Amino acid sequence: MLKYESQLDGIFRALADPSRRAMVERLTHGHASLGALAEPLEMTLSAVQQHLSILRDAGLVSTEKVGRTRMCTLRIEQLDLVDRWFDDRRAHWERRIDRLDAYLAKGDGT
Amino acid sequence: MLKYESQLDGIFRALADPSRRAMVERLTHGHASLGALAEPLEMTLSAVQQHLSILRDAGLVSTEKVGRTRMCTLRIEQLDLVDRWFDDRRAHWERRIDRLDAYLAKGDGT
DNA sequence: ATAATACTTTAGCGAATGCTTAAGTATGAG
DNA sequence: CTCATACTTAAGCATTCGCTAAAGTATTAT
Repeated sequence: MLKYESQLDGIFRALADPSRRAMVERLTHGHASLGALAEPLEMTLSAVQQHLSILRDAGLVSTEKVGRTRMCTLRIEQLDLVDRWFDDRRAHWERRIDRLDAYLAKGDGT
Repeated sequence: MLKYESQLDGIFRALADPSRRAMVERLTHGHASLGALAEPLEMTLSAVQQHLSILRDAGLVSTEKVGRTRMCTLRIEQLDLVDRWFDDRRAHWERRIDRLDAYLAKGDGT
């Protein structure tokens, strides 16, 4: 899956900005309009929309127009990709710990 | 903890680049010199060193000079900060699911 | 001492980021 | 229809990013 790696690029990049993380955090509490997401952030609506685009490109947020408001929803299954990457890293790391344990046990001939 | 947020900035940004993720992945298998980290990456040693600086600034990697080689080590405990952030998000998300369940159960008067 | 190795530092460059302002469009209220 | 609301789009701009080339320094080999 060549796409997996480039998806991670987008997800990590999206989460690297504090304003965007704040938006994600807000969305874990439920749907929100663009205006609602923008309200606590000290920047123009235009800037917030650009952040939203990055979150949408990363697949972290989906949006839908309802009347004249744009409703945003968090796509948690996309966050799971990050979990997956961390689990894979941990697998190698923990195998290393296991080997270290084995090595120490072998030398430990009390 | 004001530092926590800015630490996350650095960590997520560091992981947003595929070359840097490759370096982290390599380091989960054990220590490695700068040259060893650079070998599979198609760029100059100078570029790899700049990536290493970003990983070091993010607290993900520590280094030590041994003779004329620079040995690099992964700081897994720094990766745990990301886990923590995800767990916090999940806590809210899962509470939302719980409330949805409760709401559906209430309306389900069979 | 000389040379090779393994980095290190600095300057520079094109592209991407994170904003802003200004001028749109579409929808709902009166 | 008129006006306010809620976004949307486009242009511009300073900064940061990812990279290279070139010229260092420090350590080990011969």
